[in-house]
Amino acid sequence: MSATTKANSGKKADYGLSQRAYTPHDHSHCIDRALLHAEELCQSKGERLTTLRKQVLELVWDSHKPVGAYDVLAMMSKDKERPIAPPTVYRALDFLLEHGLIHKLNSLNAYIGCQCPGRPHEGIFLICEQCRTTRELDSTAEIYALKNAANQTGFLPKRILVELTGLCPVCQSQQSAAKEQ
Amino acid sequence: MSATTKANSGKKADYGLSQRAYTPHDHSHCIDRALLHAEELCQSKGERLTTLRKQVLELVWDSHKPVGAYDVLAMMSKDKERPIAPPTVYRALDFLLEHGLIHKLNSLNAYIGCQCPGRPHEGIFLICEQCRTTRELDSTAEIYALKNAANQTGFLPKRILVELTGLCPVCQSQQSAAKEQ
DNA sequence: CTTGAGACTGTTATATTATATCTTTTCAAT
DNA sequence: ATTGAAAAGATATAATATAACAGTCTCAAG
Repeated sequence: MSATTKANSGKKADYGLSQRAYTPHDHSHCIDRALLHAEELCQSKGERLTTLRKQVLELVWDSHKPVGAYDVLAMMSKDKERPIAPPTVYRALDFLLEHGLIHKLNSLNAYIGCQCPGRPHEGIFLICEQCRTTRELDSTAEIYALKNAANQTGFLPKRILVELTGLCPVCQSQQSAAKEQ
Repeated sequence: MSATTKANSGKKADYGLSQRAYTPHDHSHCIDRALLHAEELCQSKGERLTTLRKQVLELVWDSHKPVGAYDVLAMMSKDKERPIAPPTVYRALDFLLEHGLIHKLNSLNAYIGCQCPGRPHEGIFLICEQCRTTRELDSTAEIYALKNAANQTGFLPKRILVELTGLCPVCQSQQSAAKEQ
């Protein structure tokens, strides 16, 4: 079941698990890990990871790109005679958001699986404007600095949202390759 | 026309013009300043600040709280026999966004006047979850740090969105006053 | 067991935010 | 005046999200 996991080996610095978002890998591992973590988390909190919630989590984890609520809806309705209704999906998404299993990307109105589950954290998202692949950056220091700067002005920060849009490494090299033609 | 402008005088540090968002002030000054700046900017760029665009800018600047597109729509339609249609408002908002005269708060789907116009900058927004008053924080250093951290991972950042939600100074003191009862 | 309260899901309707497309008007430059 | 491009009007509809109520499942207390 393990195939392309050594792509990262030998790297000097590991900027977080989610660097693999950019490299080919056996994505079923990511899904499995996410589901397993969700199971454990719900177990420990006494919450119910129902079939529906698990299915939605799995669909959000379908790739390393954010998916819209209605994408999930469509995927779930595909092989049903009667389609699923929006509230069903939104409720599951809300549950997963509440427990930190997924994040919402506000600039896209889309959802993505949490890539650093377990540790409580606030997401910093690097969204590729071309392929939409999105990874989380785990940089507590910068978040702290921002909150601190806000605090200096008398503002009491509670939640913070950081989304960077730009080009992922893969799309950068594609673009420079295209230019050289 | 100047009344409460000295509220800030004698302060050690000035955390940006927009600190006044929290203190009572003659808000018509803010609007006037915004309109004046818009005129100048459009003049210099050869763009047209039409009546419609000016009106929308004025309505967005109605307060230091973000307003929704449909709020603007409603305000504009109030004294018209025929109501304004959404595209009219969205086009004006898009124009103002493009030229950095307003910002969009993605976590609220709402718009707010740019409080540091002129200098090119990327907004960091401090949104009060209680009264919704929102100010911009001008902290280039933190933005730089974030972009730099992203760059370290091979990501090429272009745009950045930072929104902090919490309590503004005014609402903080109200809350602590309420507790002491 | 069974039963009842609470949690979860289904269903219908609707709210909210945003855009596509085509037509008409405005306006500045010729 | 003419005209071509930009702006605004008008109509329709897409995309995202929630309200409200009804039915179903679960699980623990009796």
